[in-house]
Amino acid sequence: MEPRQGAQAIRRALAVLRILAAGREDGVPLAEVVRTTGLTRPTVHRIVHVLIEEGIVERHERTGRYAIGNQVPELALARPRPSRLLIAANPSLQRASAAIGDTLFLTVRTGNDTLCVDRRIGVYPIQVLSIEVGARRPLGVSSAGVAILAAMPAQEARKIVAANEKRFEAYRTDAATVLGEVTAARRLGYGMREIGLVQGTKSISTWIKTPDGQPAAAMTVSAVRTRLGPRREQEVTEILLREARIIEQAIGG
Amino acid sequence: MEPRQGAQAIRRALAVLRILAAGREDGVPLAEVVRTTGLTRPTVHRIVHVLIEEGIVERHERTGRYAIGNQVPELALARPRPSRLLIAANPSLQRASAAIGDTLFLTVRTGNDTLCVDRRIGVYPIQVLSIEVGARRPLGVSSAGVAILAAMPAQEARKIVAANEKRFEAYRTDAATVLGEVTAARRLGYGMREIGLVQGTKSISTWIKTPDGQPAAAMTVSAVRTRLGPRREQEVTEILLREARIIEQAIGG
DNA sequence: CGTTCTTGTCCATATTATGGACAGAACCAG
DNA sequence: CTGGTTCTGTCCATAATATGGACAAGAACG
Repeated sequence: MEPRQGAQAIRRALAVLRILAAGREDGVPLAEVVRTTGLTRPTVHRIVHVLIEEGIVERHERTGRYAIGNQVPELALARPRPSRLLIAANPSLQRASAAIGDTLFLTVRTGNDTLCVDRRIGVYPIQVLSIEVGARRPLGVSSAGVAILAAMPAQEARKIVAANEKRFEAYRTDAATVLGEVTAARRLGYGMREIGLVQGTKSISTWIKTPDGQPAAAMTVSAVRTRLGPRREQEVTEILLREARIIEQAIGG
Repeated sequence: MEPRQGAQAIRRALAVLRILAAGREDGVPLAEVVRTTGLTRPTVHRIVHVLIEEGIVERHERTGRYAIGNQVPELALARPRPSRLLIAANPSLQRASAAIGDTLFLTVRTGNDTLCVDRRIGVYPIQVLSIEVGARRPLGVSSAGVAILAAMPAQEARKIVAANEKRFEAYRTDAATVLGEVTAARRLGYGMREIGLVQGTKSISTWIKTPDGQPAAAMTVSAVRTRLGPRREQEVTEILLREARIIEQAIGG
């Protein structure tokens, strides 16, 4: 059922776009797109330059890097803005942020990536702000990604991790490590990373499932490690788990 | 220089996406995509279904219509949100809206379409709200489109009108009529439509050019026709023209 | 219950995208 | 300066890919 054919070029163009999206405003050099997609350079070059002509991709004058162009948000305007999930999660994020005081993230799965779609800054004076709305990472490198992988069938998780293998090295991890973390998260009931993507930070993530049991998102707290000792870890986790269940209800209704 | 080749399929897929974008949330039936793109049905069918598998397009359960999928806004998050233009135009829209009291629109050109990117509701109790942020129309069918066409070289405008010809009939107009309006707008210095897209409304649009002389956007007032008599038309136009020049300055700096 | 609209599928064909090979540009170290 | 290493860009014969004519079946309509 899955593999409808006759559009290799279109699929490839989309794979390229997703890599470019991970580069945000700064963009990505052509060579990196070649490496991570596994396509040949002439192919990537051709695709990228056609997309530039079409306004879907832009090239930075200075750096020569390629990035998502402004026609993409223009196409996005066709959809009603705040998604169902964002609306459903809003009160929970508000409450949890007030109760916890550290930075809160809402992260969704999109294909083989995690995508940060909301962020709430807490009241505590030291906040982990490195991850911004729009940040996109291979599923598995952040605690949110680990949580989302943990919430899906083991076989599917393994498939995704295998597909992302090439991209892991840029984050100094590998498939085996990620799978270990996923197993641990499954046992704990939530995702956790003692060493966050930023030095000296720690993150805790709970997953949010759709009514049909698929993980739809993760809710994450990130803080400097010293602020998340065992005692507080449990407190925070309880809040996150409670709010995650509430969001699931809100999606279901 | 323009026509880089070796990616017909990708260009076609994008043409399809732009038509779907015009359908907003409701989407567009396959047959209409076939008609307006001029592609054959098997080709459109294949493209659309591959895009569905990729999450770029969605199909409405009830109606069977095709619409932009939620991966598009996800890709769009890669870009910094409010565009340069939106920031530059904000104070002008604020001022003009307060001074005029009728609904104000900011519309950009994207390819052969106009796209409404901002809307300000005025204080007057009767407001024309039919056009929403995200609304996309063939260049030429709205007063904003006429204004933008009027602000570009005549030859380029003719080219665009010719390209959109097939889509005009859905809006009960045609190439000749549009070209006439464009010529009139060029003489007047602003775009105007006695008969707006909505019955009984009238619209006035001024263009906004980038430093290199290309029209970047249009600022439009829409109101019930009786509120825009000759006297008030002049008042409103003066405000719009003044603010358009201010926005041009803001973009240039 | 024909007529006309729609969407979906098949598959032989030739048009199209592919990628190996070549080349230039920028940068760095010795 | 030069040899090495990165990067980006281009060519074109070839094979694989996307194409669209033809067929089919389901809705909507009168």
